[in-house]
Amino acid sequence: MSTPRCRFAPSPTGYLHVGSAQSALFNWLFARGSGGEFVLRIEDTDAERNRPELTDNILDMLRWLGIDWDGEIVHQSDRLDRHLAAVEKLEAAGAVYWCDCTRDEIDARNKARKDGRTGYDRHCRDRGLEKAPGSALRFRVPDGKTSWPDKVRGEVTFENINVDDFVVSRSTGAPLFVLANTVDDAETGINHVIRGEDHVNNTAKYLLLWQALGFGEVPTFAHLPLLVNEQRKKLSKRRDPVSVADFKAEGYLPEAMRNYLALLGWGPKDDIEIRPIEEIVAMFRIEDVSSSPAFFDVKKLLHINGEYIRALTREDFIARASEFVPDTPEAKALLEDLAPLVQERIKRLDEVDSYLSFLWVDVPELDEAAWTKAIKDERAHKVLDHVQTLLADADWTPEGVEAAVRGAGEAAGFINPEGQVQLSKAQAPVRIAVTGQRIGLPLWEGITALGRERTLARLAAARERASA
RNA sequence: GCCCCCAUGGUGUAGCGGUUAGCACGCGAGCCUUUCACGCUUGUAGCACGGGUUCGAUUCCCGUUGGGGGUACCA
Repeated sequence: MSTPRCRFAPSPTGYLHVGSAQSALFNWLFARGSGGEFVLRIEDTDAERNRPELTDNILDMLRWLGIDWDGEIVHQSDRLDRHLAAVEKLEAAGAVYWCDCTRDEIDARNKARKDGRTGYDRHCRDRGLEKAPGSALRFRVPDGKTSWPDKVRGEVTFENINVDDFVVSRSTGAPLFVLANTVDDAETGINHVIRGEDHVNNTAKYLLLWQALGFGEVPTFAHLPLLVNEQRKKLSKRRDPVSVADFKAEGYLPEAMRNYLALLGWGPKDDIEIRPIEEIVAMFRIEDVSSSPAFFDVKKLLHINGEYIRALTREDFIARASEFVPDTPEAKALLEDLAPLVQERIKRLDEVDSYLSFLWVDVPELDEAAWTKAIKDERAHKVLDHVQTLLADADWTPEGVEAAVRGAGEAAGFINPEGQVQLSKAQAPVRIAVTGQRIGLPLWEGITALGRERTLARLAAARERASA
């Protein structure tokens, strides 16, 4: 058999979303794992809906995910002459006929028949119409049935009587999706069509067209399961947060996203889910892909992302995280200084800011509820008093800060029955006073990084607020 | 309505006639601990239902139910 050759054929009518990304990924995995080729074709024949900048987005996101393609990108609009030639060929062969029915007329006839059928009723099939303004060209679906051995769904069969005489070319002369899609695949040597389940119906038409155009050996098909939302509906750009660019902006790592996407509808036999893409390429088999829809679970994506973040080298983490902190020397320096402490805590790069921002803003955002709760205890006031004194001339190191907080806690009476300082309780008011938050980085390191002057100022301000 | 497809815990999957039905996320408990997170231990929960086939069905077949996709002179 010839070299496997598959393609990802997005239409630039929206930003790349995770469903398309998965489709691209599975094509890519298949190609890379089989020594085949993976090509890109931009299906931009719908001039009214296409926006060039969306093509850029699609390409950018594929690159971001590490999905590379072979050869030149095909723009479907450049191939109009080929599509037109195919249409002529169909006409010459008598495989198509002119139809001047309007949608309203078709609907009216269907409704009048009362048999529940809604497709095209073949009204013009034998009228022998000539080309005329307003007429479209329909494919004359032959008798019989059309079937193919789908790599993921097994044998799929359509009785041709259930396949509408679909429009091949609009009244404007512009060819339609199935025609362009089929012709392009045939003429660019695509022999593996791996696409979403939403295309199974098109495949019957594709095959009929392929045959009518005499393209020879048909491609192998694999229809991937759709990605669905919690309502079990196909992911929609309109109602679901699915833009790959958005995930990137939220600080998801491309490796994590791509690993997670590979796990939807497919799973490694050895139960090891998080692994290098090279291993996934080696293990992936298109026939192992599940045929039932998969829920896109952000919670699991988040977990995987956290794993990938923690696995980053310190340098790599700093490099990636720096895009999520203010572009100032101070912020960059602080990130570099505290990177390991942040890295083990976050699951998305954009969380970096919430851990470090108290270090570079003048007044950190205050968690009112946590504050109120913390200062309910009289001893908290004392801690704030003592810690200021102790911190004033403490060693400005994490150890020195810890000693100060410990001492303040002891002096304030945060002592357990065994006589031990209750550090957990003693640090709470200090943490909120300094960072504004109940949770965050290890305090000693955080305070050390903040500096003595600012720490004392915040402590004093908090003490004042506590008495007010 | 019609056509096509799907069905293992809440979620994603492993299983491909005989298993204590595995793993992961989530959720619960505990440990660790200066908060949080990580990590570790542990608990929770599943083969949709009904018929067959078979010595034996989660696994094969049929039906039911449930779910999804398609049904454009969009792609």
